[in-house]
Amino acid sequence: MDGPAVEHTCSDGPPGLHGQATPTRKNKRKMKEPRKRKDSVSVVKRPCLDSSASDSDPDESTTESGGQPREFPPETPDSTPSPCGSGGSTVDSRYPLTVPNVYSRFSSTFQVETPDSETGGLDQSASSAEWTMSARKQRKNYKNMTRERRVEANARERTRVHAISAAFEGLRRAVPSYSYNQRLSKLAILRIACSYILSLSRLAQLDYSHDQSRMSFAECVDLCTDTIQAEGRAKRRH
DNA sequence: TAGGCCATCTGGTCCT
DNA sequence: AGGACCAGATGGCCTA
Repeated sequence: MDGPAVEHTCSDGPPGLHGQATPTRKNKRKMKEPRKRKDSVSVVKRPCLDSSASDSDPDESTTESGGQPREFPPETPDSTPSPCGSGGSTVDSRYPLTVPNVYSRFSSTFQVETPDSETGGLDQSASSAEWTMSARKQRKNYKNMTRERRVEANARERTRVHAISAAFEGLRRAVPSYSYNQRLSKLAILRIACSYILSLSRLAQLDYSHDQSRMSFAECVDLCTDTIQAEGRAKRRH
């Protein structure tokens, strides 16, 4: 992050959040089926390219209704190491870390999912971007990796990303906000943390922030407050 | 309904 | 060789 100069231009999506300026995507929501409320879906078995992991019916995987913080399906029995502080870091319900019900998409639309078929049913008449995506996911050839190793790598990657999310949650709890339940995006967390650290450094009369060295403590506090307000407005729930 | 945000999958690259 | 890290692509969820 380049300096705590908190720009309150939250409207612009983080240009590099995914590494590049997001190309103009067409309508992301296909609206093929009514949106499911979040409280009706929680623990969802992932598509998980391997047939062994998707042995059960995906429909029966949507359980545990209610606002309980969902736990991740046990991709590996010993996974979910819950690193980072935040004590055990059961993921807060405000930060769903949602496991999107991708499986339902596959099962409903394509429902083949035969891992053996190289081009398995690619000639289906879906002919949509979804189908292209499905066909891509049905590829058996993961470059030089076996499917088993690919699945394992996916699990590790999920664990890694979960650790990052848990760290963000720990950081969110460490920075000031309007309320404990205030919804903050990761970008907002970073912005508030920057301004908060700047304020604390001013308070401690530490001068390791270069670019804003002329700001007084009061100005830093104002900046911090403004950042919280801006992010709170952007991410207000309800 | 568009846009923001997120999780997931995937392949490439780097590191041990 | 295998794991960690990273970025791109994609679709789901949610809000204005």
